Amino acid sequence: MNEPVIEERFEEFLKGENLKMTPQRRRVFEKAFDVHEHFSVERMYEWLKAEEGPDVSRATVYRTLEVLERGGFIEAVETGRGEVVYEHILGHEHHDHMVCRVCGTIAEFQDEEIEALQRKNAEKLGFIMTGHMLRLSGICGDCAKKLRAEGTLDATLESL
Amino acid sequence: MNEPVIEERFEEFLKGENLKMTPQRRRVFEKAFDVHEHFSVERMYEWLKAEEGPDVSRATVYRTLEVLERGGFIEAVETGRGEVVYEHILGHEHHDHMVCRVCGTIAEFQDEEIEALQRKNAEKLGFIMTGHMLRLSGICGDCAKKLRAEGTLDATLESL
DNA sequence: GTCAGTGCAAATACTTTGCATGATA
DNA sequence: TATCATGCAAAGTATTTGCACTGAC
Repeated sequence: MNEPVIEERFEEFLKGENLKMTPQRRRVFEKAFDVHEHFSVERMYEWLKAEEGPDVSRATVYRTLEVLERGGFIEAVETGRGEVVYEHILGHEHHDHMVCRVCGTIAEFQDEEIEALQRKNAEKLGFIMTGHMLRLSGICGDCAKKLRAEGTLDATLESL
Repeated sequence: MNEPVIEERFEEFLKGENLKMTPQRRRVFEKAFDVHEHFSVERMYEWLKAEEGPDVSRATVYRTLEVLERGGFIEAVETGRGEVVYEHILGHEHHDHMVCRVCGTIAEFQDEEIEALQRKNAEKLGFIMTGHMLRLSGICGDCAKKLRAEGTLDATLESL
């Protein structure tokens, strides 16, 4: 799915909600789909401030990300390090996350078997599942390699 | 495991960290193991204020819960509704959570198969897993029953 | 007696909100 | 033109911190 098509969906969504398309909303939207990393409110604000274009205040970034989330265009991911980051959704399969406690990198993975087991567990308790979040935390491959080379892997594991 | 034994462990832990046992720490600790529900910082503070005993300030509640978490006596659980609650650990098997989006109740479940699959996925990416968190969200059995009786289950699901 | 802990109030960080102004459909 | 959106600054909310005093060991 390419971006213009996604942007049309955004415009349709806004129309359906009686909201207006503004330069600010467009900038936030486009940035969210241009980047291929997870971003925080602050990072989005910094990006937009640094680039050319109509000003977007922090308040508007908050407000727009809320709209995008409600519309199912982006999703909030809690990193477990006390911050929330967002990722765009359309064109992405559902996935879960692994957060590196050393460098903060977020890797993604999918496992249909796990999903199925989640549904099974919910059913067993009469729980109607509308969503889930699975996050592994630890040390990513790159950091593990570096730390091993330095001989500090075990010490780092201790300190976490 | 009964409480006196756990409390001894807490005292040993404090000693090992060069920390002191104080009436405030004792009150927070005991309350955390007396209750069998998840609690927020604020709730713990309110409980202690309402009951007899040496005053415990909010700052001390924050500080003590941090110590308890570091010592592995309690664990923080993000509810996904923008709050963090704690649960005591010792004497409890590891488990995951289902959070009801209607009443906020947190149910627990365990599934060794899911755990194994998590480890497998981490290994596959060279990720050293030190922890994980799995949270299902949706509507708990009780709420589902009530809503069905009222005929508002579908509407509620829509609105989530 | 020494060092750590406590309460308090101030500070911080993050997010939301009221309101006057400006822009979109 | 009727809403809705924006920016700004103020207000919340949640948590942390500096400091003088108190208490545990």
